Amino acid sequence: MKKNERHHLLRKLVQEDVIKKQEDFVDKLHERGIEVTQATISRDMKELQLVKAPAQNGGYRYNLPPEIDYDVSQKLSRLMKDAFVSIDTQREFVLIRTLPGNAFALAALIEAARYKEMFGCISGDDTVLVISRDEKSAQRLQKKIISFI
Amino acid sequence: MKKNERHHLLRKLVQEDVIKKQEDFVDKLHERGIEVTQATISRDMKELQLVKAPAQNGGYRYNLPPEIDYDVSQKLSRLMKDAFVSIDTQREFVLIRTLPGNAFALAALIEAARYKEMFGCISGDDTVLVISRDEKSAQRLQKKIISFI
DNA sequence: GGATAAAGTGTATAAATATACTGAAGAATT
DNA sequence: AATTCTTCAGTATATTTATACACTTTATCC
Repeated sequence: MKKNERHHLLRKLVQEDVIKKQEDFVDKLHERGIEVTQATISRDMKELQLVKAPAQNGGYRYNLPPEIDYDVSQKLSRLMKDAFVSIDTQREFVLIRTLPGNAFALAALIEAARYKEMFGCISGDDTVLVISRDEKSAQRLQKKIISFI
Repeated sequence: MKKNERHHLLRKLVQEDVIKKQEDFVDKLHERGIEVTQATISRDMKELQLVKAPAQNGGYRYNLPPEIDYDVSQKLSRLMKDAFVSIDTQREFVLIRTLPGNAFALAALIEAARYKEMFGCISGDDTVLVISRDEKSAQRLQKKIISFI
């Protein structure tokens, strides 16, 4: 079992089962004949950005990344690496320039990412304008977007 | 300092500062002359449902609840307790019945909650119809919604 | 008010998680 | 092919987080 396969399985398991702690993952994998240690799971959690969240019912449960979907994240990363030109903020606005023709796709992904800082998002051919909730949010957004490159 | 005030402050801090571990909270509060121990913070994290999430840059950071805003959650809980009548799923649909006149408010809150399982949501006077992404999601949604009662 | 219950917190510690260190296995380089 | 580099994962352990227990404070009831 390759690491990548395991990652996919973990993402599947975390959605289907209630995983309260990393050892639960170890056990679930063990049931499937896959041997890993808690240490490996801890590293997997980090890479997949899974979080142990307090649940409504008082317990804990591992969850998918809070804010941004893994797939969206992957796509954003790819597109940013491919088509990103520049980024800047002014007041509550974040302006992203891309290679011609890529802004619309980028805007769609940014929408899909559902950043809590974001208020709205419009795009032209090579420009995405993100309107955030305030100045601080704009800066935070800029950082987040840059981090994909 | 009352627990509730502290909770508000924690929610503020977690948005403004990078909090990597619970001790960071203890320190931040200490700076403001508020004395608490890590144990209390752990309990606060649980009640506020804050999560320690792996960050893009490789570190960790405490975050607000992943999927659902604290206020929204509170309101949903209140409204569900007040106005909920019944819930059922069929295929990828979840149908919620409420006391007359409450469905619109409930739908608005469900929208605000931005469940990842949800595709869309419409409402009448006493009925909310949630369209989810697939059958499994519908069941998961049902559970989540019931859990507010 | 006094009694009783409920909520909140610290201390100490158990439980869970992250990581330094190490070695194995494969890929890349010469 | 030998050497070096990189990735991966286990072991052992450090770090972090959760909680049992005890005590204090606050609310509730009579």
